[in-house]
Amino acid sequence: MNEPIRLLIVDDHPVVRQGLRAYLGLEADFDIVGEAGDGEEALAAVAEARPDVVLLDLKMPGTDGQAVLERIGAGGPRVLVLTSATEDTRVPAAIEAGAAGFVYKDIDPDALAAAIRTVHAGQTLLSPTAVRGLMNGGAAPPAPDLTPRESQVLGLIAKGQTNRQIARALGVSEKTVKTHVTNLLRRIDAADRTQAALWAVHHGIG
Amino acid sequence: MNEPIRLLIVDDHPVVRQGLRAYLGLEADFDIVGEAGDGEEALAAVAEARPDVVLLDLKMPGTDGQAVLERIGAGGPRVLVLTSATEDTRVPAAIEAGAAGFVYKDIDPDALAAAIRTVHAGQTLLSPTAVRGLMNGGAAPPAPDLTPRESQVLGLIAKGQTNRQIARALGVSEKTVKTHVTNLLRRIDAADRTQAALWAVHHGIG
DNA sequence: TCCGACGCTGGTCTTAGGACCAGCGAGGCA
DNA sequence: TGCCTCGCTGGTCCTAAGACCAGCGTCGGA
Repeated sequence: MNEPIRLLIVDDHPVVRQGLRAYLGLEADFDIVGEAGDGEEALAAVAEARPDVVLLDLKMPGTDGQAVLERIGAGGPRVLVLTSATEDTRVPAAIEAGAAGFVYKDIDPDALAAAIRTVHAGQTLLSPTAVRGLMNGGAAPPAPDLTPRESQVLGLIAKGQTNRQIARALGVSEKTVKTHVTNLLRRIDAADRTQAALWAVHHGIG
Repeated sequence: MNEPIRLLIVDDHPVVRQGLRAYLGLEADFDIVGEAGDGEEALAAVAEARPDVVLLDLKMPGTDGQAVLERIGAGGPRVLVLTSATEDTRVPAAIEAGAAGFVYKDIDPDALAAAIRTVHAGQTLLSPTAVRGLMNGGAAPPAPDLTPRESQVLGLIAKGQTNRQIARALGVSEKTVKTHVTNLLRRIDAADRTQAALWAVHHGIG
């Protein structure tokens, strides 16, 4: 029998991590070498535990999955991304960053185990929706590059806040907020804040 | 020692169910009497296993958590709703339907066990955000009755359209659209169209 | 050193948006 | 019949929003 597949589980929900551990721990060829609840923990665990495969949730507080993918880079462990239908827009960027596969979070546990083995064997695993997202993503840049401040302002727009409210929340002038809004609208190709809010919701921001 | 608290776990994600089972199964005063992956299964399990407390995810395919709540009614088990920040808008309606408590999905497992005991003991458990939603919801009906036309206009707002665009799409004057917007904003208690669009998205409209 | 990106701020201006006043006609119900 | 709801429309008015002009200072990289 071969060496077991060393697995790292990265998800910000303890319940999900425990569930995955419970299922995957039953697989004789898997060795769960660690867990992480956010991106920084994940990177530390990758360095320390040296997994073969990382199960990675893209949407986490702080350093998120995309950042983890980018920092792991090409030479590190295979990354199997746990995603959901509302996160499909993140797929192209994640592929670009080196993700080896995508599975939906509601995947059957046996299918998940199979997916882990598939990516560990060096293949790339894409869900049909991910393929569709790739095709779309090939036509346009996957995610416009907002500055940190623009992202922050967008997040608050996506909470329904006015410019004045955002200005108060960030401790800057309303004029400054307007500037960021004007800039971010152009970047995401939205005509107004309503469209921006919708964009943000559909891109998992806010 | 008292009778154990009979628990039913309702969530469409097997991983979540397993994770909850793994945590809660360790509690000596809990007896997990079943699991369900959707609303219909949940209702069948409630009838068959007769739980004291149901852990219920509101957002499920098919018969969702709200429908489950409504069908369980007042005489049935206590329902502790598993929610997330993006689902807070569902809170007033769920309370109206009899939910005994709300916890975020990323809750610490010990806190979750405590929450279960709390609702089992007959108390109502509300997160601070849920209280805020209640206060808003207490002043207004949980699910506003929009006129057909208002719903139509809201759907188009949720697609990012301006009043002028909506007027063209519906073949009415912009003035008429403005009237509908003013009326629907008041009904859903939104300050502006951006909030209305977000409301619509979170209520599965558009 | 120069240049670009970033965040911040001011100014001017136009207009879309929304509140609130009013009214009409049609349909349904007590 | 009277009242309510609905959809439609007009008017007035104020302001939030956004475009586009400008500038400052800081930081990092070539």
